[in-house]
Formats: sequence, structure tokens, C-alpha cells
Amino acid sequence: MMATIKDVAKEAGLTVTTVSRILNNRGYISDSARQKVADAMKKLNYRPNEVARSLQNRSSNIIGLIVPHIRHPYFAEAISNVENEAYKKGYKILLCNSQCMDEREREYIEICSSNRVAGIILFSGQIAVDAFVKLDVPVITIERFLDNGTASVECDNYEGGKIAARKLIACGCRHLVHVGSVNRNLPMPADLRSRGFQEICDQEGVSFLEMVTEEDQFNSMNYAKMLEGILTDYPETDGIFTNNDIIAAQALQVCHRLGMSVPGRLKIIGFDDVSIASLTTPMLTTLHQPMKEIAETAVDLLDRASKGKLVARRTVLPVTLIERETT
Amino acid sequence: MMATIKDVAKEAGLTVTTVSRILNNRGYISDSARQKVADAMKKLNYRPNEVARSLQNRSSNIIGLIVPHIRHPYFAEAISNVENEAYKKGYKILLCNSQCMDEREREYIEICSSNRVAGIILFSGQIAVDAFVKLDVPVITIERFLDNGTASVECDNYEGGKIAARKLIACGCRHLVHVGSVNRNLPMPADLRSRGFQEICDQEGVSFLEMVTEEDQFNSMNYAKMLEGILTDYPETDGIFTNNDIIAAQALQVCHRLGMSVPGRLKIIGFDDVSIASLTTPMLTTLHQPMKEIAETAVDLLDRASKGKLVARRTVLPVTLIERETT
DNA sequence: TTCTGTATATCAATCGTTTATCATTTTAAG
DNA sequence: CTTAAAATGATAAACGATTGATATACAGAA
Repeated sequence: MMATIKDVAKEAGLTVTTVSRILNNRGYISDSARQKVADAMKKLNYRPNEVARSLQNRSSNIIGLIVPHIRHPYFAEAISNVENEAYKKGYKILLCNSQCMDEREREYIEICSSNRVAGIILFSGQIAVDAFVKLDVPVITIERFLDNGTASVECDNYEGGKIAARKLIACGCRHLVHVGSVNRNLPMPADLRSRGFQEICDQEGVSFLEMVTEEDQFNSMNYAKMLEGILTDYPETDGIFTNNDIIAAQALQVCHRLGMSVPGRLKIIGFDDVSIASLTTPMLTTLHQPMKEIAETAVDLLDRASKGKLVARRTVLPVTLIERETT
Repeated sequence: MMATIKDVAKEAGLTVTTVSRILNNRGYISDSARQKVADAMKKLNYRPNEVARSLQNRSSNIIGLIVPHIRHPYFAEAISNVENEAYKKGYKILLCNSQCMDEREREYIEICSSNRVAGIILFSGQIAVDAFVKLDVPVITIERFLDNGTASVECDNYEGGKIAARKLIACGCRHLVHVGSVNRNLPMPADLRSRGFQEICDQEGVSFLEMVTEEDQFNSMNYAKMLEGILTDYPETDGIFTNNDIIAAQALQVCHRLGMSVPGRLKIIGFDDVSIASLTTPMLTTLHQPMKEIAETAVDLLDRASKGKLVARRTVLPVTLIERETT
């Protein structure tokens, strides 16, 4: 049915050895042979069986991409960028949604391993490191600390928190609240946003309130009730910094419902700068994460690591404030 | 390094044949053998090599999922649901973003084929059918007509258009516009929304305007300028039906900018009912697509078709109006 | 005792590649 | 004309599974 390398060899009047050499650019090959093989391949509509190739090479050109969420715009954005960078380098994406479930994350790691992926890109997962130690597959983490990982890529969360605080204070805010650090046992890079934010608040003598969120809020993307609680319990609040744009968009809704004008009465700064940030009214001021560069770096690290090269253990990329209409 | 079936056989004191039989539930097997193999597998931390399995079986348990966009909330939602349904049935997802580019779609089809996927789920792609005819892989299309496909799944676009028109007219609108049919040569199921909408308008004697959009708007998700043009060129407009919630959200922004109150001065109905629909102020009235069921159906059709079963050629699922705050 | 069903073993081919050897032929340079 | 380098061939062993064929035990039933 589907043509094999043998068929190509026969059609081109050569042996599989030569054809394989041409396919993999190894050894001495004449132009005429190259041409004959190209013709035969076209004629037979031949495409190498990647499964057989992967078996022989003990590794595929597939990247296992593990994320905790897909519908969340941040991850949609992330997946899109990783896919694109992977495509450029000839890698395919095996998409794994752990849904924040330890056991699914574990299972997906096993699945990646038994599918002999070239490497794994792990987004802010949560399981302990031990699941990776057996693997001889490069693991690149994004927005996640992982002792045993091959390399990690983060944005400058700490600086992001500082920038947000400085901006809000410069806008005249005196009662700030930060919403979004997730309540879990595992420390995450994103927690640094809170640290940076608080540091500036302390420094400037501005009151600061930290509101942690629960994991199921992250899953359901539902923060409205919580935000309403904050704004009624702490009516003096005049500036909010949220850990992502979804929370910021909901803060906007709640303010509207409560009759608090934005940015007049209260100012909001989000994080991520995903598409929703410019789809709200007013549009969100937010901290831009360099998603393309993050994805590019991650894929590049994976590529190099899978070829046995030594790679940077940790890469931190800068965030930038995008001023729109909520400050 | 990684344990193979041979290692398991040796450890269990059995042959690979028996171990394989146990793994695949074939032939006569005693409980004691089953136990011995289970123990050996645990001890060696064995997982079958899926690559080898796929090579032998001439098919993997991977589904090629081809979409034109990932960041677009509708597709993020779709991908999330397909992944979840696939996971339940033991399939993995090879994520392919065609970015509306014919040649990428073609290439991804080839890639899926050379990776011996169990089947392809194709979302509203655009290339001609001929690319599929050579394939002996089931192709399930979603929101896409495809003569040579195995099966297709759609929502009831026609009825959706009708529901939207009826609702807007019932709300007192007399000058309606529909935005979002994409200007391309290939007819798509989504075009039926416009048909249904227009039909009711004609029937009720309400003025109707059809505004087609360009593909690059879909890619960039940027409709603001166009919408502003519509509302200034046709100031009598008092009801808008959009082909997705992104357009509706932007209509909301434009109305705000133009000082047109929603739903007071103008009413809006979106389509899809993705997360953004409830993140705007006011929240969007929209037509809900049963995404979970669509994904479930698609995966199920693929599963059955890949096992050689006969499947329904076309499945149409109902849409429902979700009334929120823009009508 | 013979038959039948259950449970395993042994052996080997197969899936479609890659690759190591070793051998052979062609080509070009000296 | 030699000789080395370049180009290809022939063969076969992997990679890690599945599977068919054939054989061999050992039950319990007839």
C-alpha cells in the first residue's frame, strides 16, 4: 500500500543503503543518485515511516508538551507559540493536559516516555521531581522550579511585581491588593510577583494586601465572587494587581457592578498580556510576557539538550508594562 | 537502560510470547503467569515501547488534530475538549496548527500519515479534498464539508442563525447586521448561520445587512476597525449577530467608544459561548455550541472508524441560546 | 486409556527503518 | 597507468514489539 524505502530503492535502481544514506545525508553520494531517488520518491509518493525511524533511532522528533490547562488564554497562547517554534525546527507536539492532576501529569510523563519523545516541555506542573529522575529525556520547565530538570525558562516575575507596584503608586494609589498567588505547597516562580510587589509597597509605605487563590478557581477561571468580597471588605482599595488577565477582566466586571469607575476610582494591572487584555472595556494595562521568546528558548534548549549539548540551566526573560486604559 | 519485553520475560521466567499475550489479552493465560508478569513489570518499571508497538500494528494510538488557530478561544476550547475525550479513550493528541495556510495543512496531513496516526480530526480547514484521497486514515471533519472524509460533525448553524434573528427581532430590533462569514472560495457549514439569520429577517420584514470578514481578521482577531465602520456607515443599526464571541466582544468595545449603550441602544448576539462571553461587561448573549459533545462525537467516530466499523456520515448537534446581558 | 481444553515454550517472521561491514566499481588525480 | 578517493552494493543485524505455527506439558472428562 504505502511505499517503503525498498520500493524507492527498486524504483531508483539503487539499494536501500544508498537511499537511506541520501535520506540522512551520510557518506558519499553522487548528484545523479540523489536525483534518481528524488524522482522515485515523487513518483511513489514516498514518505519515510517516522515510526520505524523513531524505533531505530530510539527517539522521535516529537515534543511532549505538558500543560495544566488549555482553555486558559495564557496556556492557549503558550501552546500556540511552542507549536510554532517546534514546527520551525521540525518537531511535532504531543499535547498533554494534566488538568492540575498529579496522577495525570505522572501518567502523561510515562506516556511521553513510552512514545520516546525527544524531550518534554513542562508548564508549571506540580508533581514532585522524582517522576523525572528515571527518565533519560530532557525536561524543560517553564515557569516552574524543578531541581532535576534539564533547564528552566521563566519571565522576570520578581521585576514584574515591582513594575506593577511602582506604576500603581505613581498613579496615586495608596491601598493596594495583589490577587492570584495560588495556594499550594509547591513554590512557583510566579510567587515572586507577589514578593516584588510587596517589596515596593513596603518601601513606599503603601498599604498592601495579599489575596491567595485556590486551584479550582484557576481551573474554572472564576474569581468574581472573591473579587467582590475583597472590594466590599476593603472598600478603601484603589489599586489591584492580578496574577493574570482573566482575574483582571473579572475585577473590571466587578467594579462595574459595584459602580466603581476604572481607572478613576480604582486602577488595575493584569499579567500575561494575552488577547483578552485588549478585548475588555476599558482595555487592560498589563505586564507583557515575551511568549514567543519563551517558547523559542524552550524549544531551542530542548533541541540542543536532546543532541547531548550542554545548555543553560536557567533562563529569565524580561517582562514589560503595556499601558492601556485601566491605569 | 529501559526495560524491554525480553527483560520482563526473563525476570518472570516466561517467554516474550507469553508476556505479549498477557499485555494484549490474547490466548490462554493462568493467573500465576499474570501475577509473575505484573511483578516483573513493576520491579523493572516496564512500560511497553509504543513506537515498536505502532510499527508492528501499522497504526498508533495517536490522533492528529489539525486546527487553523490555537489562541482563538473557540479553538482553545475545542482542543481542550478533544484532548480530554481522547484521553478517556486512550488516544494521544498530535497537535497541528495549520494557521490557515494550505501548504501547512497539507504538510501536517503528510506528517500525520507518516506518523501512522489512528486518524485525523480536522477543524474547518480549507484545502481541497484531494490531499486525503491517498490516505487510508479516517478523517473526521468538524465544521467543515468534505466529500472524501470519513465523517463530519457540525453544530446546527442554520438553526443558530434563525434563533439569533428571532431573538433580536423579539427584542425590538429592526435594522440587523450579521458579521463574520469569512470571504473564501470554499463553502463552510458556518455560512449557514447567515442563511438562517437572513431567512428570518426576510420573513419578518426586518432589514438585514451581511458583512463578510477576511481571513487575516480571523488570524489577528482584530475586527474593531471594521465594526466601527459598520456602525458609523449604518447608524440605524440596532442589532448585531456575530459569528463568534471575539467579534461580539469587540462590537461591545466599539459601542462603548461610540457612546451607544448595550443593550439599550443596540443589541448583540455572539456565537460559540466560549469563556470570553462571560468576561465582558455587559456579558454576552450568545449561541452555545455543545463543544464537549462535538469533541466526544468526533473522537468516538474516529475510534470506531479506525476499527473498521461503519459510522454516521454526518452528525449535526443542536445549539442553544444563552441569554446574558447584551439583549 | 484417549480425548479435549488449558497453559506455556520455542522459533521465526514481520513492521520499515538505520547502520556497520566488507566488497566492489567508478572517477579523477598524479 | 597507478592509485587513492568517491560512490555504491550486498548482507545482515539491530530497534522492541506482535503473531502464527508447532510442540509439549498437564489437567479432567469420556
